Amino acid sequence: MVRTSKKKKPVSITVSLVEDIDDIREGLADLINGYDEFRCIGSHRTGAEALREIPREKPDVVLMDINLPDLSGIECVRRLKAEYPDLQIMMLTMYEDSEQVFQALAAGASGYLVKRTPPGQLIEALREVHQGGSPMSMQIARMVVDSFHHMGPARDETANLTPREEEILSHLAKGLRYKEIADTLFISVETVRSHLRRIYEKLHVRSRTEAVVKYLRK
Amino acid sequence: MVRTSKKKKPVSITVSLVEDIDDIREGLADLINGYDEFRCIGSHRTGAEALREIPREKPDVVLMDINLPDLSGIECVRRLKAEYPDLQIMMLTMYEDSEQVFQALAAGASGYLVKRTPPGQLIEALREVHQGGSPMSMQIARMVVDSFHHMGPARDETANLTPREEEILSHLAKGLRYKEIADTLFISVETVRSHLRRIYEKLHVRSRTEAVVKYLRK
DNA sequence: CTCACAATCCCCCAAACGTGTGCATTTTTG
DNA sequence: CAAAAATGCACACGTTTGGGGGATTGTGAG
Repeated sequence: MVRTSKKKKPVSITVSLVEDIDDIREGLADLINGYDEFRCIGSHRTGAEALREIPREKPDVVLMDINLPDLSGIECVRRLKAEYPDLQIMMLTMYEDSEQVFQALAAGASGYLVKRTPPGQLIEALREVHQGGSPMSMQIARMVVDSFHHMGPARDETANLTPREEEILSHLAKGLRYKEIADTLFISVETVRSHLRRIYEKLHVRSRTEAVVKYLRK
Repeated sequence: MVRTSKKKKPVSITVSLVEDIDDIREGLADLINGYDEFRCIGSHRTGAEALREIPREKPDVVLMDINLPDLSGIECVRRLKAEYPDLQIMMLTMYEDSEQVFQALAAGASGYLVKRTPPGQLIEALREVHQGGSPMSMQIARMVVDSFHHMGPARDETANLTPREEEILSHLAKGLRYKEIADTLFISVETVRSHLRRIYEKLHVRSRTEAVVKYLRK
């Protein structure tokens, strides 16, 4: 919408809140409005209300709680993001359960703070998320980073495959049949089969499915 | 940051550097030693040297460049982490290429800063990584968070499967044959086949491999 | 120059798979 | 309750796959 910003506030960042506990919500609004740089233009206590009002408010940033009375904050993020992919949403929640964190990020949240974050850091995080960053509490960031580490330790048996064999395997993993692989690579079905035999040997598997599973797990 | 209380702990955080450019390395050492809280106990120009010396130094935190003359900083991280899983390593590099970021994190890095990070923030990041956080430059954090987002949108077609069908599919995804699935579930091969037929319909696939791929993608 | 190995191709055969058609029990659900 | 879905089973047919033999070329290490 047309935001006829006046001269005195040329660059204030607009924020909308979604939080069911009145005290917290009002505290946040006061905090945010205490900075010239920010303006709290929305305050919602339910997910449904947020879904209805936020499209009208078009805030720069949404501060979203996870535990809402109706739908979860995660679902709320998912729907808002589906409609407005450029909307920046920061989760602000009590818990740091790993499942919730990953689901919230997968739903499209751009930041994730725990509620005990000091006010100053929260403001700094709002600034950051608006600038294209992804502020996270220390523990959250570590969880996220660790998730990359932990998904590697299973030794990669596909490492011994030749480039050609990997190519064949990648097509196999797309569900193509021998004939189809042969056609896309301009080789004969027999060649595909020879490669597959060696691939199975190297991966210690005896069926295409087992091979694909190993391939997708790396 | 308000940690500058009177009862300052006598134990300082030890840091070791791995960086091939002399000026930068020395600048970093000076910066770090400028704080009572930190002590730079190692300074290495190559990955090989780092691999050899760091085990002796046993620093609290390693600051690692990616572009090294011999092996890459990523490989260096991988090997150090394999030997000393509790070692905290922070990447400090010029580039923010997504491939390098993800590979570094997968290798076990706990933080990732770009070199243009102001000195004060670098020191703060060292503090944070030592406290169990994962400091990242703004853009890096956003890339990492986005990687979760882009991973989810594919709607889950397996949702319409009945419990029994999911059970069958899960066994199929382990690479079991019809007969093996039939035996473990105490049903006939024909029943397995009729389930599979319905699963294929629901998932819009026409082979076990395609079905397994869809199954593993959720 | 051997020797190994990747990459290509061929044949045979039996087992496994995908699909069509049909039907009998439960269980779920409108 | 009656309809709909889920679960179980069977037979038939053609296709695909996995495993067993080979063979030929090009390339690169020793």
